[in-house]
Order: sequence, then structure tokens, then C-alpha cells
Amino acid sequence: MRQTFDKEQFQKDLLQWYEKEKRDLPWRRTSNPYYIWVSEIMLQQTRVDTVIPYYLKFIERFPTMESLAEADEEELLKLWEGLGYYSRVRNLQIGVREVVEHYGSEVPKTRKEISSLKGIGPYTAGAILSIAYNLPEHAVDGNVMRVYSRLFEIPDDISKPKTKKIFDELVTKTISHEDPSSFNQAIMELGAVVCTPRNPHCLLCPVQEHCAAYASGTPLDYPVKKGKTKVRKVDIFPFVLQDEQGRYLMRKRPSEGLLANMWEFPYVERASEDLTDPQQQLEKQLNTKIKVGQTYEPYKHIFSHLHWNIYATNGRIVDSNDIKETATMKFFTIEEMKALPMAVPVQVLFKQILNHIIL
DNA sequence: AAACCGGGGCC
DNA sequence: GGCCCAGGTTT
Repeated sequence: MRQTFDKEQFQKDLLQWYEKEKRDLPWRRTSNPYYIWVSEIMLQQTRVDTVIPYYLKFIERFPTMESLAEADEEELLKLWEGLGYYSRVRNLQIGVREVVEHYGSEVPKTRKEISSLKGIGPYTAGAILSIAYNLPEHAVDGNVMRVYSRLFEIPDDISKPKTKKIFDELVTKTISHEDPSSFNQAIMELGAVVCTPRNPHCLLCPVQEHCAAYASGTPLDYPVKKGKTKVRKVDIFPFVLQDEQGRYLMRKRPSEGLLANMWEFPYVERASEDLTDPQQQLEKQLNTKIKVGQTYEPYKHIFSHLHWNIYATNGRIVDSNDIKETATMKFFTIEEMKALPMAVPVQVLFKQILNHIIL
């Protein structure tokens, strides 16, 4: 650490600012470690404003760890619908079950024990320990790395796993032992509202005088991050297929991988240079004949690592006796479909169906 | 160490 | 269109 850094004054400036400016968020009105846990999982890679309504619904439905431990996965996924990263909620339930069964329903208070729980990595362990139990543990996320990389002009590439150790140690050295909970939340709050990626509000920053990058006029040079991921483009051909009774054929995705266990309209995918007919592909896959109807307006869905161009068609199964219903391939009525967890690109189609029926 | 895993907001 | 977000797990 550079010699001119005044740790005590830094903590004081930061905590005074936080006490005055902190946002009133639902999970800041509790120190219940289970509620903090839920909020931290939801906040992974997800913005505060998005999380708030999901958090309130989730806590209302599952006010205790015991109630969550007993929940059906389908209901969990439905509550999580639209948040993304659906394995988060399954891991959360697994972790909560471990606490109920092996820790007497008391969230453990050591990094070693809490880190052993499913879905709790180094960041979430530190966040729960500090926020709920007021222990001086580091909780380093993207915000913290950005703030500290500017405070100390850290030249290391934050996309490299090895670099994280530098930030863990810096936070451990500088964290307030009088109020670790507020300290960690204050750093994250600072990163969220002041020390932002593109437009840092340095003139409003409570720790401006402690910031090496500000002194050098280089905040935008930090954090150092490189490494691009190129997105794969795929054409998706979903078929909205009804049987003779007007029910819709839905398919449940595999239990692992992209959008695990979510429901979808059966689709085939095709690389752009492939010329095979999607309808024939699906007929072969389902071993049935399809009478196609109309096509929907094509639309896109962007994942961080994948770019879907979606060309949907509706139609009918010529003879629904061809389809042997299974746990992962069934006909549903509209009302039944409303209870199925569907990812956003699937909901786009479902909403079109609902609108068409009303008209 | 690198790949995988959603979705939305912002510039 | 690219980047970012209160990351963790798997390979």
C-alpha cells in the first residue's frame, strides 16, 4: 500500500458519506442472515432496481429457511422467472437445506463453513458475514475491484483470477473493524452511484482526496481489463404446435446447461449456412407430421455469450397420437402454461399467443 | 485458467 | 453494438 494513504480518515470519510447518502433498500432494513443471503444471490450480475420486486415477492412467499427448503423447484423457477442465471435459485435452495439440516437453521458464522454451502463463493461468503454478522471479512465484487483499482491504481488485469487476491488483501487491510457491515456496503454503494465505470462522479466523491487515480487524472484507465468473448450466432426455429383439442405442445429443457429445466416451445436450431428445412427436422425429431400455419415476426434474443435470431411458426400436429407424452414433453392448456417457468425469449411467444386469443 | 450461465440498462 | 452489473460452478 502506498505510504500516503490515511486509512482512518478514508474509513471516516467513506462511512460518513454512506450514512448520509445510502439508498433505502429492502434488505438494508434487516440483519436476518437468510434475507441477506437471498438478496446477495439475487444481486449477482443483476441490478438493484431489477432485484427489488423479486426480493419482496420471494421473502413474502418464503419467509423462513424451512419454508424454502420444502418448496418445489417449479415454483422456485417461476418466482425467479426473468431474473436469469436460474441455477442461482436451485443452488440457494440446496444451500438452505444444508443449513436447516446440518446447522440447526442457523447460517454459519465462519468463512470456511459458509463457503461450503452451495452457491456461496468468496464474495457472497464475505457479504453475508460482514453485513449480517458485522464481521471484518472482505467481499470483493466488480464494484469493489473498480473502486480499489482506482484508489490504488492497480495495474493488474481484473479478468485474471489471480488478481482477485490483491483486492482481497487490500480490503482486509483497509476495512473498518468498528463497522464492517457499513464499510463493505459503502464501497459497493460508492461503486454503484459515484465510482461508476464510464462516468465516475469524482467531483462528488467522498474519498476523492484518497484516490491515486484521481490525483493522476486517470480514473477511466481503471480497472485494467482485457479479453474479449465473441458471441456465437444461431438461428432458432420454434414451433407453436396445437393438438386436436387446441392444447399446446411444450418441452422441458435438460436439467443442466442453458436455461436448465425451463419450458419452451419445441425448436430446432440451424447454423446460418445450413439449408435443411426446420419443419422436416422437427418432424423427424418428434416422429410426427406438422401442418404449418403462420410465421411470427422474427425477433432476437441476446445472451452474453450467444445471439439468437428467432423465426417462429405456428401449426398443428396432424395426429397427436404420434406424440407420446412424457415428463419433459407434454400438451398444455393456456391456463396450465401460465404456471410453467419460461425464459424471456419463450415468454415473447407465449404473450403473442395470449394476445391473439383475446382478440 | 477458461468456459459456461440470462437479462436488462446504458452509452 | 459493446460494456457492465452486489459471481459461482464446472471442466
